Amino acid sequence: MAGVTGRGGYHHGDLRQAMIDAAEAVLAEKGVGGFTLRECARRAGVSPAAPAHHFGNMVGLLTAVATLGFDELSSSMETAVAEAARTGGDRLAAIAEAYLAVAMARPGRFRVVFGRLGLKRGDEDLMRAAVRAFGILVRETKLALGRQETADLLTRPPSSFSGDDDLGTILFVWSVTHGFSTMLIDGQLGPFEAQPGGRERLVKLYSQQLVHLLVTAVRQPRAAIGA
Amino acid sequence: MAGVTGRGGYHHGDLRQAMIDAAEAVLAEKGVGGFTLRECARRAGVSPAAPAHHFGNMVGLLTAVATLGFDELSSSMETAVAEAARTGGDRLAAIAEAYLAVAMARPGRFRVVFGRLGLKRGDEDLMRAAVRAFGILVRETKLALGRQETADLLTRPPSSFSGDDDLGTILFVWSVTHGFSTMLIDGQLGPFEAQPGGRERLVKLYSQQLVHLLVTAVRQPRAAIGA
DNA sequence: TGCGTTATCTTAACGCCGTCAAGTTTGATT
DNA sequence: AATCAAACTTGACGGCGTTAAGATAACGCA
Repeated sequence: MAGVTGRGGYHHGDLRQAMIDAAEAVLAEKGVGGFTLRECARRAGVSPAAPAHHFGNMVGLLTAVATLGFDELSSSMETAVAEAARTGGDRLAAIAEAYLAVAMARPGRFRVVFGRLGLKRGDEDLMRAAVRAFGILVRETKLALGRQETADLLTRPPSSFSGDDDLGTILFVWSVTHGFSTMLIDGQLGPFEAQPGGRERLVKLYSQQLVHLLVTAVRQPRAAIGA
Repeated sequence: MAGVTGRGGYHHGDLRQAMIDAAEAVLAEKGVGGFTLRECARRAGVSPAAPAHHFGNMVGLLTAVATLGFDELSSSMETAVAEAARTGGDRLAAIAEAYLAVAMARPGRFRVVFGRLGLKRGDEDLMRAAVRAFGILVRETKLALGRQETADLLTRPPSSFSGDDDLGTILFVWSVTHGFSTMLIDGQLGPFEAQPGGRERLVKLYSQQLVHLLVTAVRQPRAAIGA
């Protein structure tokens, strides 16, 4: 009955990873509300005080989970973009759909990443992961705006903005995807999920209409903007 | 040092309201993470078990707070729409700005309304308040789509949809406003707030660019939609 | 006016939580 | 083989939400 991972002795072997795995499992089963450090320690077959050595405190554990969340978000978006580039699909649309897919696949973790539970601010790994994810969004939005060449993207980091105009568009893209994703997994759209068609219908509505509206808005003639 | 409200005796007098006030204060000061039922009871000058009679449990109290949150959201949106109708401004833009304003004014309460903390599902008052708020969004989006006459709106409730096309647009509007609002108050845009201009710059960006993109997208020729 | 009924609130306790200090075990280094 | 640092346990602390049982006061009715 010892640890889920490791060798089962006094020393666990890889408690850090075991705790993260346990945290993911608890988040998946009971959600962020039912998350407790003691439960995670229990699943890892370890005393409640053991995790302190690896994570400092509960916030440290959640920060590690959030870092993984950002990484998966980045990976999924990159994969989706690559696929779109291959098949000739819309890169921005691919990102928007990947974002929702990640949120739906692991809602508990997603809420840790973007939720109100305080994370370790200033954590290096977390910051790096967050910057990477946001950088993808920036890069693709700028590409859609015609600010960069595709070849350039693969070698150079997104770096700076072209000013508030681009930032506004970037935040617009992020707002739509993030807004719909959070509303869906937080149950705000529950009444619509209860209707015939269920969640599938909403997801289809998202990819067929919301994303289309989004892409069209981003690509509209710039002259139309800026009252 | 007795209760904040009421007469100070053994019986509080209006504990229900006092608990709600205390809850709002705690949410404003310590956020949703630092919210505890005992702290609220302490501020109301009452024992930890007292609130049970009025709210059942903590979720009941939060549900009452969320109901007020929905009501304020509705009121703010209606006021903004009325003002826009008076001055000839864009009604949809007015709603989007009112939404953000409410979120910024009371971020703690806003997170209770739309957060992961479970509320009493099926609560009558809560449902009514939520339906009212959403109804405003539906009504105004349909108006923007040219589905209803203005005069009709003042007398008739929003009622049904014209199908998935309208629903998609409605959710699009909601996603943008909700997405930006939650990201802002949850600190996702923190790095941008730290830059010169601070939060004000972001809010300006929202009302001048995001909302413009949103309104333009909603009002674009419908023929362009529906791959 | 007096009395019983009922809603309201207190007290006391339960189990669970996150965290800390101190002690124990283990693996690694020399 | 001896030493040391890292990893984990034990035990305790205060705080949490909730409950059961008892105290108090307001209210309705005679």
